[in-house]
Amino acid sequence: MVITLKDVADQAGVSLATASLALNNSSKVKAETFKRVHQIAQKLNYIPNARAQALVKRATKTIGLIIPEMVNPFFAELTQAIKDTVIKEGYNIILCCTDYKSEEEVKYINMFKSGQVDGAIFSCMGDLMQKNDEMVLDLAKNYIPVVYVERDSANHQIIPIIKSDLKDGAYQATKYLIELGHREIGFVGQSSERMEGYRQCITQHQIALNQQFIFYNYITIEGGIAVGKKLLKLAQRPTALVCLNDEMAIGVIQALTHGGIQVPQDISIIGTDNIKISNFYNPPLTTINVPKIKMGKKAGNILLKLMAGQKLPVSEHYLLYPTELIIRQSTALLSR
Amino acid sequence: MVITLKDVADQAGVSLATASLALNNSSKVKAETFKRVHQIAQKLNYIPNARAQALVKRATKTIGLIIPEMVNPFFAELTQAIKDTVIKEGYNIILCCTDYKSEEEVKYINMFKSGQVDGAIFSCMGDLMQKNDEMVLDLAKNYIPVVYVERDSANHQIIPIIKSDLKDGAYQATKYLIELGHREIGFVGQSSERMEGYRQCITQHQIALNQQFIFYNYITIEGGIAVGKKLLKLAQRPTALVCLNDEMAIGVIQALTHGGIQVPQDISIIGTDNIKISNFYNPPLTTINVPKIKMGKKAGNILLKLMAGQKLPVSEHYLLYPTELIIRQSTALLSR
DNA sequence: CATATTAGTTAAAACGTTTTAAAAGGATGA
DNA sequence: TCATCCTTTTAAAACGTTTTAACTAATATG
Repeated sequence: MVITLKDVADQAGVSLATASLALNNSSKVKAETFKRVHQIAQKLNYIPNARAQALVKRATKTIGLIIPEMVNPFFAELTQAIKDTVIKEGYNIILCCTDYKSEEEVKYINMFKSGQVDGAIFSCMGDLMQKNDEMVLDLAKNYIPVVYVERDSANHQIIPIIKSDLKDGAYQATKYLIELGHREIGFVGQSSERMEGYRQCITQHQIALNQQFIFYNYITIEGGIAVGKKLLKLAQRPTALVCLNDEMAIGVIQALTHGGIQVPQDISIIGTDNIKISNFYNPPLTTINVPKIKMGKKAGNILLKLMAGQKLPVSEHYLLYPTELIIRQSTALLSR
Repeated sequence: MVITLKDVADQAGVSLATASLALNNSSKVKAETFKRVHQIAQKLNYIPNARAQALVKRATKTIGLIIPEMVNPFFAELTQAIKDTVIKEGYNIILCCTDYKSEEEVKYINMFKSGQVDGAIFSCMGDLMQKNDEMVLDLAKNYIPVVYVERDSANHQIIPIIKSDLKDGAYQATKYLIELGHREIGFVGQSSERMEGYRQCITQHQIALNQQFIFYNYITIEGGIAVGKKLLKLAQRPTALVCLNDEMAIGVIQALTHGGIQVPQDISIIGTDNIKISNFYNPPLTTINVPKIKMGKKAGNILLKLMAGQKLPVSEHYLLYPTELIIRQSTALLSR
């Protein structure tokens, strides 16, 4: 049923080799033969078998993309940017979603080792630590090129890194709140670079760090809601909050609004990531932009280079992208 | 560098065949040999070459998923559900995002024909018509099993369909607004099943269909914003709107709120899809739920069946999932 | 004891390409 | 006529598995 190269060769009255050469536009083939083979191929609707090509070429024209979740718009936007870049060179993407489980990641790493993909990009949620680092290093050393996005590796020569300056982002966010007059500023999220930036800014501005004002929870809308509900019960609330990401910020706002506390009149809230919806939320979210598109494109391009066998200049071993405060309407001057 | 089966066989002192049989847990191999081969394989860190396996087994353990966009949470949730289902049988997903371009879809169809995937799921935006239907039919007839999600095909025996009852959804939404006392009800979106449901409900309730109250635009937040801005300028506004999806609804609300019109006090708004954020928006969106997870799981399971060579019972050729009105706070009784 | 059966192993074919090295054919020049 | 050099074609090897069919040796059967 499915047409193979042999069918084309037979009908064109040439050998497999000639047929292959012709279809791969070799200049060695006589013009007449070339034409005949192409016509027959067209007529028979011949499509080369990708599995056979993959075996002999030792490449699948496919890359693996590891992300922790699918429904998170941050990763959706990142994925889109990566795809837009690699598709230009004919690469497709195998989407590998770990759901934050490191054992899932291990499975994918082994799949990569089996030769199903020609390269891989590993991303993760900001600065959550990852335990499979040595395995990925082995992957990158002995199997395929690997690029990290928003994830730390031990060895930048072997695994180049694309990162955004999340610490500085949180610093800027906190600083902005201080400039607005706030002194009781809390942090919502988990231990991370971002929390560190918040901490640094607070202490550098001679404000006492209040452990009560650090609210740990899941990095999801639901986590934000939980924090919001907790805030409602608090006797003494912070007047402003820096959130680990926009989802948490949205959750917090949602819960507070529901409880009769107004944003930004009663409390200022800043998110991080600048996901699309943040601009269209009510109120539109003040947030820290992370240049997802740029980073995704860069990651794609670097991986393409590596897969093409090129060596990376040292300047591209570690790329830190600046983050930027986007002022919208979830923050306001402290009203006393 | 990379270990092949031959290395394992050599070190174990057996033939390729025996090594292969042992590693594939054949009962034909003597227990002692079995153990030896496995030990050597373990020691050498042998991982079978997926490209070679794909060639000989005529299968890649990969499926293709065609969606029009990545950043849309509807498709993200659908993708997640499909992935959760097929991963259980060891299948990976090649993500094929067409960005609503039919020529991109053609490229992916050809890629599928080349044998890079063992099956495919085609989804699309509700009821937007698609022109590549005959090509997909050819794909399904002569190459690999195909399943449609929220997309119409000519031939359900060959391409089974998973759909939700969007027409009824829009009907319910409109009916609910009528029950709330609204008579000037508009529709935001594009010609579609959903618009049809809206139309039917309006006329069945003896309300005159007002063409002025149908607002065409892109099915995105931006499209919704454009409609919202247009509404602001209108002398006579509808008192309620049915939107083609939640994104449009959010856009409309955002623009209206910005213009000083309150939802739901001044105007009631209903979305469609029940994407995650709709529950956490301000105000939480009244919407029509589409059972994305169920549909994704079903699509995955049906594709698995087809790939396993099973025949589908006629009852599964066309599956229509009910939609359901979710009442939240973007709708209210008509206030005069 | 000859024969049939079974268990275990393996050589070889197959999957469908690409690529290499050799061959064939034709033209050129001496 | 023969050697030389292109141009064009092709047989065969390679990619790394799985699978088939054949083979061997050991065991059971009559």
